[in-house]
Amino acid sequence: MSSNALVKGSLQTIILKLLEENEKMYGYEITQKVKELTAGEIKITEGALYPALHKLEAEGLLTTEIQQVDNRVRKYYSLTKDGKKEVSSKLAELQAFVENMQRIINPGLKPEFSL
Amino acid sequence: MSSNALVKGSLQTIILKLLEENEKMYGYEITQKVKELTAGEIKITEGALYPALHKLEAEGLLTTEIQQVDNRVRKYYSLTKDGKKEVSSKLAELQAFVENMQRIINPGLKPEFSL
DNA sequence: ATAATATACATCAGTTTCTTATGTATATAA
DNA sequence: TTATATACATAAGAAACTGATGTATATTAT
Repeated sequence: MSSNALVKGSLQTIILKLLEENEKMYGYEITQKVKELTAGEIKITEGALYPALHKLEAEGLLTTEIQQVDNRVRKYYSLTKDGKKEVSSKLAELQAFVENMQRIINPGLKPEFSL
Repeated sequence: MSSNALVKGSLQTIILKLLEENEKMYGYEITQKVKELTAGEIKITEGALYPALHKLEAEGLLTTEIQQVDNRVRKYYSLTKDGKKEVSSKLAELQAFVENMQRIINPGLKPEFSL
């Protein structure tokens, strides 16, 4: 996934945040949305995405709904109540991570956050 | 390491950046510096740190120098020429990561970067 | 005195998460 | 009719971590 080591811990955060904004998305749609939003810089591979979606579902953060579209099966994912809580938690973790990296990289800088 | 999934891809960046600022550090010192800079939020475990240092040395990014201090052995690490180049590269990756996450999380926001 | 904590290195089994490849199937564009 | 796009899924192997364990000295607390 983009060969950037940082990106490798962010897949769950990305999935949950996109589902917060979109109500309902299917796997392939998520890969395309991320590619679009990041101008192709982050590419989510299927081998990473589908296991991640299955895991979030197994943890009760996502629910699924199969739809038939033009003789093709789509599996739509949505946030559960627990999933919605988890979004805030993941975003807080992301913000904390960025702040901590700023402290390490810019020592002696008053924090003025960006995320 | 801090139970935050994002932190898990950032250890090399942290090590290299600290060595850019400090010329010469030993393992235990790195764990303490990170704890201090992040107010205890990021804790680097020995099981993560030492293998990471050995790998960076094997890749030619760090050199070592043993010193005896009060009957105790310290292994000091410094950046090689390649290591210095790698610092910029890792920081650029971090910045790109943060920008891309902002695009995903704040869609429709003009970027005004922070790192 | 002595037990606990701090300093300082290191390894290793097990877990998680990723990459890359493979597989199935339909639809569309070249 | 071949390649690309859409759409799902799995699986072997790699990489980076956790948490435990091990060794050894120094200092602080009881």
